[in-house]
Amino acid sequence: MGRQPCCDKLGVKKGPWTVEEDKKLVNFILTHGQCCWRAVPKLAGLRRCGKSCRLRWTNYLRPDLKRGLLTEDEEQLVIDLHARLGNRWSKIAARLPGRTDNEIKNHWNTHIKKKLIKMGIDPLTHEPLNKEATPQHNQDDRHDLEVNHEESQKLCSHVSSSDNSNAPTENSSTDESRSTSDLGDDDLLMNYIWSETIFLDDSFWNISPETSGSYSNFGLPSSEDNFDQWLLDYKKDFGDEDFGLGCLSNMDMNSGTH
DNA sequence: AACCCGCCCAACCGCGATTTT
DNA sequence: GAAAATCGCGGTTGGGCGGGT
Repeated sequence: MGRQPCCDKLGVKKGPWTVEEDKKLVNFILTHGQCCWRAVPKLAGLRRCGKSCRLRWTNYLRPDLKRGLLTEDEEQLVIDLHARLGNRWSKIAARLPGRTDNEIKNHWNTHIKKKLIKMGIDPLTHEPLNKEATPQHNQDDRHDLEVNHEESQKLCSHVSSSDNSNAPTENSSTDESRSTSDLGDDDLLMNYIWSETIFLDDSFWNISPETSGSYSNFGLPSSEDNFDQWLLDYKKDFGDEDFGLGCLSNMDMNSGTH
């Protein structure tokens, strides 16, 4: 079958979003939750394609998003996950609280990829680019990577041992430092949009049950039922190897319900 | 000061998957 | 079961920005 355009091309605005558009979209989703995206532009009074609205919301306007560069730990986790999942950015993003697939994809292409190549590692296979003759000047980098890899393996236990493991805005000093020192124009803009449109009230995020779980728990299931499904999905992605599952079993699952 | 160039990232596009009719 | 509608993902693009000359 021929594929229909996602929306009427006529009268649909493209390009960067304005503050007014952001406010309209945020307002609409605050009032109605996330329903069918195709209907959103019309109902919200936006001259945008529904797809564009969805992207804008998921990649930029969602309140649980972290902003700023990925931390060292996050970067290492991305590398680790990419080695296992490949370019399945949405799956990778699901394991990084507050990060979007687009953000991770961009970061991979602009930073990590180059870093790995510089280290003599194929970013696609995660194998040494030239196993026989790794450049001498990369030895130190290789060592750094190995050290980082060890650190990434520690990361899981580090995360699981934290009482605030499900609260990314609280769980690391790096986040805290960024929240104060990296507040850029975007953050100011977002503050403006949100201050104009909402009331950062937890009750709002109960509007949409299926979304509130994922938002409030940052990729971890909110109940044991969800956890079973999540675990199946997890095993499907990673196989039965114990990548992080050990630490999950140690987690206090009740803590994932807040 | 003006220009060039590369980097970064928000946004778009196309397509497969899933759901609805 | 087929067709249509919608969603979601991954690849790509293009414009803004900063550094270098």
